[in-house]
Amino acid sequence: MPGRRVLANDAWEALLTAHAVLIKQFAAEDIWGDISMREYDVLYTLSKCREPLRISELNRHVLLSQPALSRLVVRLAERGLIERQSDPADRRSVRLSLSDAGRACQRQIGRWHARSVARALMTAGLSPSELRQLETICLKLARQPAHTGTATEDNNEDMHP
Amino acid sequence: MPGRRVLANDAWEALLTAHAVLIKQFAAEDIWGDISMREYDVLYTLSKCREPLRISELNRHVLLSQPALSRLVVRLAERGLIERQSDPADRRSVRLSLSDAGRACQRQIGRWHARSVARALMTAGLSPSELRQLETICLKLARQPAHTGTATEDNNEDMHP
DNA sequence: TCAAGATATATGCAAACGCATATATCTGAG
DNA sequence: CTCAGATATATGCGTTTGCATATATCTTGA
Repeated sequence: MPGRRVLANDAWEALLTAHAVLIKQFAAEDIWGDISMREYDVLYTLSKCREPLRISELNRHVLLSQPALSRLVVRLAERGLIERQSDPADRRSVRLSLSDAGRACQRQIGRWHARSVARALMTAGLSPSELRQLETICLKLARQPAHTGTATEDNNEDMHP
Repeated sequence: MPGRRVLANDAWEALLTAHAVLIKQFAAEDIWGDISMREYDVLYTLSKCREPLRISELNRHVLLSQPALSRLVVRLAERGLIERQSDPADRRSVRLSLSDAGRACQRQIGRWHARSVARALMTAGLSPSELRQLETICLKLARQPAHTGTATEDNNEDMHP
């Protein structure tokens, strides 16, 4: 297995580039009003959950440090878009859910955004089959074990300049 | 073509999730020293270019506003990792290239990081064929026309609140 | 039952960011 | 040649972020 390593790195670089290009394109769309994409990400994640989420659970989906997310959530609550209630079963934690206003906001922006997304991926000329491949592969990538460093241990072999 | 739109959105969400999961995983690796991932991104991009890059060109690869990138570049130059020279042919612009120290730094971290990347994508159980598919699809996505709003124009069809 | 450590979230503070806009330079129509 | 507008980068300023750490609560083993 020679280029295995190279193959993986090329794929990852392509993914990074695609991500950056598309995020910029979506950010440039005139659909966000006074909601940032990060804020939308939180609203969206909450919208997909039946029961209230903890901050730490949210934090698995949002690319933000815990303190930053904690404060983002406070701001969204102050703006009336989400509700923060303490969990009687674990009084350390905070349960987050969309308010009606938050749900309405998410739905509106979500509709527009979904359209942008569909348009962008179509424009790129991806076939339905490719879209499915992309989803399948990315889902595999997302289901990572979150292994903690010293685990796999066969860190020998290297790759010079 | 019914689920076309849904297909695209599901694929995009999977890509976003994979991106977030992997970025967090890589950020957690103990290989970065006093270089942030964003800084590394700049060093890496510069390392892949024969001739000096402008800030505006760099900015196409780095997910950061122009002023933020401008200042990041100043900081890297102050730290001696990159060189900023003004372009005699266009005195508005700044030409950026790696210093020797910057190149050494990029190579060292790059080697470690490449290993993390390969390990992560392997662990996810992607076959070489899947790695190639992922790269191909993401490259298509990255090659977007950067169309400016009013371009494609068939923005009819709607979908109300 | 209780202290030691784990877990969930919050806070202080300096660094970094985005937005609006300034500055310098280039380009093209007239 | 010149001036209006475009382009490339920088700066002012209020907001947001990350890091380190504090606070509150849970869990567990002796």
